[in-house]
Amino acid sequence: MPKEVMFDEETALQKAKELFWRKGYNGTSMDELTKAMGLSRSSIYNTFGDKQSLFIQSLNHYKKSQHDKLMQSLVKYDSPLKKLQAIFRVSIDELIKDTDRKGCLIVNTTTELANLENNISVFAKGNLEDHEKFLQDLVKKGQQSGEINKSIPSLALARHLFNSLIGLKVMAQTTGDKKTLDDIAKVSLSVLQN
Amino acid sequence: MPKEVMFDEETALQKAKELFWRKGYNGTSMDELTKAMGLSRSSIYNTFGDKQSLFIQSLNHYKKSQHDKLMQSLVKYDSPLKKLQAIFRVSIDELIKDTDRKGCLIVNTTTELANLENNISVFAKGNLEDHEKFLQDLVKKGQQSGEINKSIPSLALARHLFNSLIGLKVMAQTTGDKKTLDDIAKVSLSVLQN
DNA sequence: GGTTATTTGGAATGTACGTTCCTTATATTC
DNA sequence: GAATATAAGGAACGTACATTCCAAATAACC
Repeated sequence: MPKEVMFDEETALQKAKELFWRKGYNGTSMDELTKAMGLSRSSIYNTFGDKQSLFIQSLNHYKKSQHDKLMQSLVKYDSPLKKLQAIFRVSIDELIKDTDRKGCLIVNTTTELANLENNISVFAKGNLEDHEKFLQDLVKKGQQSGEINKSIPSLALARHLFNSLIGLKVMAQTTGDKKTLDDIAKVSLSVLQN
Repeated sequence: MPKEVMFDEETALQKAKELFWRKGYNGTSMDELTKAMGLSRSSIYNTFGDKQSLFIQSLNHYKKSQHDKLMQSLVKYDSPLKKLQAIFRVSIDELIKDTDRKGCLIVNTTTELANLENNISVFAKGNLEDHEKFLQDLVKKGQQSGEINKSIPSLALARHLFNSLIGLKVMAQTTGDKKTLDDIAKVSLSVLQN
């Protein structure tokens, strides 16, 4: 029986994700990746494929872990409006807590590569659709229960909220001032009020 | 008397700006820059300095030309609220018209480099402060004349609007759908209504 | 112990990178 | 025409890049 793989794939991928998140795709070298992941070039190419393949896997890992973390933090809220408010609060807390000030890997990747790489553009669009749908479902429920303003279509509200979240993720790389981000969240969410 | 420079510095810088805008700082090579600018390496190094120096000059050129273009397009509006609405409309028109789907050079640079390069972070923060002040002045005037909602502080409204504009510049690299961006603008601006 | 198969370390490969250097071209002055 | 000064073309330099290759280490089977 052959020698077993001597590392944890999940941990290695997480290390790669964090490096790409800090430095971007073009700003990260394979040399840096070997150091961050604690693996040799052969192990990386064997397990993850080439640099772009590893990057795509890192993006998918990021999307899933952010999604899982968000869902986990929304469990305690039963009201759609409270869930939407929590989404902003949790996002801001995470952005502010991040000493690297690296924002969001998907937003960073969109601005770096979406206009150049079709597969990144497709990924970003898929991500947008997923979020729009998720936010729209919450808005609809809130409108049905009467706690969210019905005068604006749910899709428009969802798009606005998603757009605000994206803006926050860029703003967080410009200013570490929580008050600024909280102001933005408060005003953005105010459109939901009756 | 020595031989004169045989190219237009302004035109060359504009070419460099457009390439950095499409491909980012790390994604752009000096070789590509020589081709895009139509200059030799010596001419570029002589006139603009090294790659990072050229990039900073491109950023400044971009900031100034976008600012001038925006001011020009606001001249015809006398009302603060109409100016704010025009800012969104003009921004979206320009984003949608751009077949390269490259968004905004300052936003792209913020997400690529702001957490890694202090001078970029400083530039982004200065840009944020300039925009906040400009938008806040318009909001204040609108609140004074009664056409903008007074129940929300002007700074909070300004931050929200700036944040929305940033989000739009990222969204525009994800989707070419003008309706989506228009929805966002409409809802974002709705917080200004009395 | 030998064979086979796989993982891993890190050198090798060929190309790309940013920056400097060298040569040629050109303009002005003497 | 010669001397001087500068601009420009593009090669050279030293390093960096992504990817492949080779040797050593290790485990299981015979």
